[in-house]
Amino acid sequence: MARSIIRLKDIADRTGFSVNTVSLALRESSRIPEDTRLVIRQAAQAMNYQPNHIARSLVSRETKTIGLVLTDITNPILTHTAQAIELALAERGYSTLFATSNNDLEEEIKVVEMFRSRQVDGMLIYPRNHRQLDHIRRLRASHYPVVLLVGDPDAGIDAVSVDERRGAYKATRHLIETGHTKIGLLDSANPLGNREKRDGYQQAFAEIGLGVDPSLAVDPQGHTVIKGFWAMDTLMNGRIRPTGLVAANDSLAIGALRWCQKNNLRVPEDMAIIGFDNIEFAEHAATPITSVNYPVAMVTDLAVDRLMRLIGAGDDF
Amino acid sequence: MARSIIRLKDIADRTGFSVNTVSLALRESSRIPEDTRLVIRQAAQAMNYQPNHIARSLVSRETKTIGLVLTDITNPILTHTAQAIELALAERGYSTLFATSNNDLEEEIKVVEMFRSRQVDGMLIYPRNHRQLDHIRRLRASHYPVVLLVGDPDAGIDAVSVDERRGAYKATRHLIETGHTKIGLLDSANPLGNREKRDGYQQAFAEIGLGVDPSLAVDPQGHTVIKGFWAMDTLMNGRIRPTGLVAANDSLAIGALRWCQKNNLRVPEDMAIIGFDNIEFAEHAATPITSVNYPVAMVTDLAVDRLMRLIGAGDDF
DNA sequence: GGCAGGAATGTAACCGCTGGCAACATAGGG
DNA sequence: CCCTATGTTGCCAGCGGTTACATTCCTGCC
Repeated sequence: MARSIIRLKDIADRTGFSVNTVSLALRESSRIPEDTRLVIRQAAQAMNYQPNHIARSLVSRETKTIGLVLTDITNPILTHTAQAIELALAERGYSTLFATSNNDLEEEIKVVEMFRSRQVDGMLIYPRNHRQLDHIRRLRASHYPVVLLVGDPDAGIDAVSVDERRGAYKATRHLIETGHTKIGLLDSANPLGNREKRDGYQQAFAEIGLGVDPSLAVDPQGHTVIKGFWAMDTLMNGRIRPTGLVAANDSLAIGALRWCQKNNLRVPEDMAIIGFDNIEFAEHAATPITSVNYPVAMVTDLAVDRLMRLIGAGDDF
Repeated sequence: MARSIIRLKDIADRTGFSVNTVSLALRESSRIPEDTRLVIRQAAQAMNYQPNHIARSLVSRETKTIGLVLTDITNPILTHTAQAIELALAERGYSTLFATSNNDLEEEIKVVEMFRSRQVDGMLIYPRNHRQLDHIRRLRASHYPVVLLVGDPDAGIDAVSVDERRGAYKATRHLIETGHTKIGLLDSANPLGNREKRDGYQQAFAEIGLGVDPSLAVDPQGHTVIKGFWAMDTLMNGRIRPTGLVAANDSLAIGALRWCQKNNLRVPEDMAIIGFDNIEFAEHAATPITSVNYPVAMVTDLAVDRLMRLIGAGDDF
């Protein structure tokens, strides 16, 4: 029996119809009478026929495939996002082609090109950098359906995003309101990178007429627990010793928490920590960490919907 | 300036050469002299040409795409695996088409069919169930390159896997050697499912001439922290109160740890916990949890290598 | 009985690219 | 000056499927 891939031609030969008739029958065209359709359908089933998606794509000019670009999937929140997106797309009959940019702009560009070469019908991108979107903007300009999973609404690209600035603002504000004035910030400070959280943090201080001491912001150079631990170490050995902390994500927050435990600081009495994303591990950490929620389901649904709309609109948008 | 996808024909028209010449030139064929190649390459660049991977696949009969099937990506260890695989495949020029089975056999079958329809060159599968592999075996029988990411080596399918039975055995053995005799087990007990860990657990007891009390094994019905918490609750309110615990993964272990903290049990003095997979969050939990390591890098490298070998071998294996 | 009309099916072209082979040109040897 | 060798390039078919159009064959009506 072997594999020897079954084509329409094979079914045609076996049933005595032409390739065309078989093609139409299998797609339930009303041009083919029910009897014929049945015969053909049965033959197809018996031969375990699987339509060649590649060939179909070539003529239909759509691959029913979406490219998903993430920076790095080890961040639990991106993980959830990836899964939710895959699910949402599958429900709509799309497959997910997946690639990581490894937080490298060159790679991100390469990946996007590769997706284009593979004729994906659209892309969902979690960009490495909120400030270097030219290559994506170029795509968008040539009417390629692209939706960013983060980013300012004013980047000139469709984006569905959590308002990170506002989240950071509210977190900081909360700490200020509970009496803290010296509040540390753990955030990857790539000057060209994500400034949203930092902006929100500063805004909260500005509002009460205070500036921000730069020594209170430490760049953990990553977003793992261990990076958080050492960033906290740096922060606490700095010029000013904070009593509160805003961490850009929960992994960092857990690392900071761990540092506190090791150094006999009580949380939240001696050190109030707020994380981002509200992942399960943070919620159930030794001391539950307050966290700014990242509404995965909402973000992904919005993003997928938006993308579908762009694809549906064709070239006229 | 519009998308209006550029084809070889467009470059041919612009340079005055034929489609064929352009095709050869862009693939650096030695049949085309350097001068011509240069002209064509420049034109292609200027027009921002991207080869149509779909069309190429149709004739070359390979898509340079691998299908990756996971049950559920929220398990951190699968996450790491997914990323490592994507990376390893990308290095070898392959793209990753990704889908989750949601732990449902029907869906797993559907996903596999879909991948076949999309002509993926091979598949990497983390099966829902170690005992229902017939559909995969069928694929394999028709010479389709497939490698499982877990499973007994004797399943009749290529598999690269951690020896889970041995891991569980060693974990249990370790607890026994440190004086524990009442050891709980938190593992999803689907009778048709993964029995490896349970087998290892039982083996360790059998070796010292002891049976296993069934009330010591609790099915958490999932693998999240919260499930672990409640399973621990059930276990500790059972007939026998254990002093040690083997949890099938680290999320469950963290949940159990959390239960101990809430109920004023010291870890590891009052309750020794061993998890599986050695994820970062466990390592940095309130009390670091001992964990059986899951060598992601090794597993993925082996799996990808194996798959590449199968693909390379063509039909004659 | 001849012809219109519609149902059932077949034919041909094409999607963008690749591979085999033919064709043309130029140059070198006889 | 012709013929072959070599180097360059073009033509055609085909991958598996879809689409527009053509054909066949029956039925029914005047």
